[in-house]
Amino acid sequence: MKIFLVDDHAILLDGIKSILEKEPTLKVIGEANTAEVALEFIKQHEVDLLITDFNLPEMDGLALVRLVKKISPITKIIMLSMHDEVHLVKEILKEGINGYILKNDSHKELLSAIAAVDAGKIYLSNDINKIIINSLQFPDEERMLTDREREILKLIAKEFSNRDIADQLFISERTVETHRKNIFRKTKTNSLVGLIKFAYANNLI
Amino acid sequence: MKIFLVDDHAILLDGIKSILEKEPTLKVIGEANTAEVALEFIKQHEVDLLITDFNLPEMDGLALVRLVKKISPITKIIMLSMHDEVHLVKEILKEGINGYILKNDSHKELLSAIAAVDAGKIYLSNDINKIIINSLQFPDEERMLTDREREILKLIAKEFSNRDIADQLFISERTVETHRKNIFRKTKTNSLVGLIKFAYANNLI
DNA sequence: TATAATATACCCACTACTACGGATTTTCTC
DNA sequence: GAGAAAATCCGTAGTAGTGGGTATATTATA
Repeated sequence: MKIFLVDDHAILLDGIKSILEKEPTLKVIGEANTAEVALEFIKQHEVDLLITDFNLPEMDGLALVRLVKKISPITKIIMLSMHDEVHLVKEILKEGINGYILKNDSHKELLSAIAAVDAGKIYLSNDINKIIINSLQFPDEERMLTDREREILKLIAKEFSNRDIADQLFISERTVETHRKNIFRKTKTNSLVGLIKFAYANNLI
Repeated sequence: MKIFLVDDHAILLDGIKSILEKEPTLKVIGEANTAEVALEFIKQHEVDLLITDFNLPEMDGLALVRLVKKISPITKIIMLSMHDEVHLVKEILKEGINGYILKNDSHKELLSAIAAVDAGKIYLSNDINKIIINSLQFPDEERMLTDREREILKLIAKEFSNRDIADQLFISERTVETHRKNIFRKTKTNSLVGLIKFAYANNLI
C-alpha cells in the first residue's frame, strides 16, 4: 500500500513514518508539510492512501480532500486531526473520506484504520463515532451559519466594527446588526468572546 | 538515558517513542498524557530526561516544568511545543529548561537536542534561536502582563463582564476597568477580538 | 407557483465598555 | 527608608453593542 503523509509538524510526520515502517505491507512513498506540495505529488504519482492533518498553512485539509477526490479518485483518504468539534467533523465526513481518527488516538487506532480502509471499509475512531451519534441524538437546531453570516463572522473576527462591516459590504449597519444577532442566536453564544471561541473551534478564523 | 515523554496526543507519543527506540543509548521508560500522571511517575522513579509538550489538559507544561525542577532537580527537560510566540517562549526558557524544540522541527533536531542535553549543553532549535535574537533586536516595550492582569485577562476570556470580575475578585469595577485599560495598552490591541486572539496566541486561555 | 430561507432594513430602550482624565495604597527592591 | 512597580479606586461623557421587536425584498427549492 503506497501511502502519502501530510502534516505541518515535521516531528509528527517522522513519528508516523517510523510507526508505519514497521509494517511490511505499508510503504510511505512521500510526505509534505503543505497541501500544495501534496497535490503536486499526487498529480504525478499513484497514491493508494493519503493520510492528512486538517490544520495546514494556506490551504486546509478539507480543501485538499476535495481536490484529491477530483484529481485522483482512487486515492483513499484518512483524516488525522486534533479537531473533535462536531460541525467541522461533519463537514469533513460529508466529503466522503475513508477514515477519521484523532491525534489523541494511539498508533494502534491508526493501523486499524489503515487496515479497514484497505479492506474497503470506512473507519471512524471511537471518539468520532461518539460525536456523530451524540449529534444525532441531540440535533442542535441548525447551528450552521449561512454564507453571509459566515462572511460577517469573519469580519467581526478581523476586528471590524459593525459600521466598518456595513461600509465594506455596502449594506446598512442595521443589517449587520441583524446578522450579528442571528449569528449569536445560532451559535448559542451571547458574548463576543464566546463567539470568537466558536469561530476558533470551527476553524472559521 | 532514561526518558519520560508527555504529550496529550497519543499518536505523537507513539511516533516519538518509535523514533527514540532506534537509538540504542536511549530508553523510554514511561509516558503520560497529562502533567499529573507524569509527576506521579517522576516522584517514584529516576528520570534522566523529560520531554514534554506545553499544551496539556489541566496543568500546562510550564507548571509541570516548575514542579519537576523542585521534586527532581537532576531531571533534564526538553520542551517540545508548537508554540513559537515570543513571550511564551521566553516565559518557558526563564525556568531554566535544557532544550526547546518545535513540533515542526524534524526528528533529527530532537535527536540533536537529546545529545546536546546529555552532554550538559542547552539546545534551542533554530527557529527558537531566531525568535530570541529577534526579540533582543526589537524589544517590544514590555508587552508582558502582571499576574493580576493575566488573571483578569483569563476572566475576560471566560466571558465574564467587568461587573462579574469585580465581584469575583472583591475589587471595584473601576479597578477592573483600569486593569483592562492597561492590558489593552500592553498587548497593543484595541478590540476585544484582538485581545482574545492575543490570549490564544499566548496560551493564556 | 407556493413556500421557505435568506438578506435586507428599521426602531427603541438599555447596558457595557471606551476614552479621557486623575489619585492613593500596597508591595517589592535597592 | 527611598523609589519604582503594581494594584487599587473614582468621575464624566460618549460610543458601540445588546435585546426586544417588526417588516419587506430576493432567492432557492419543492
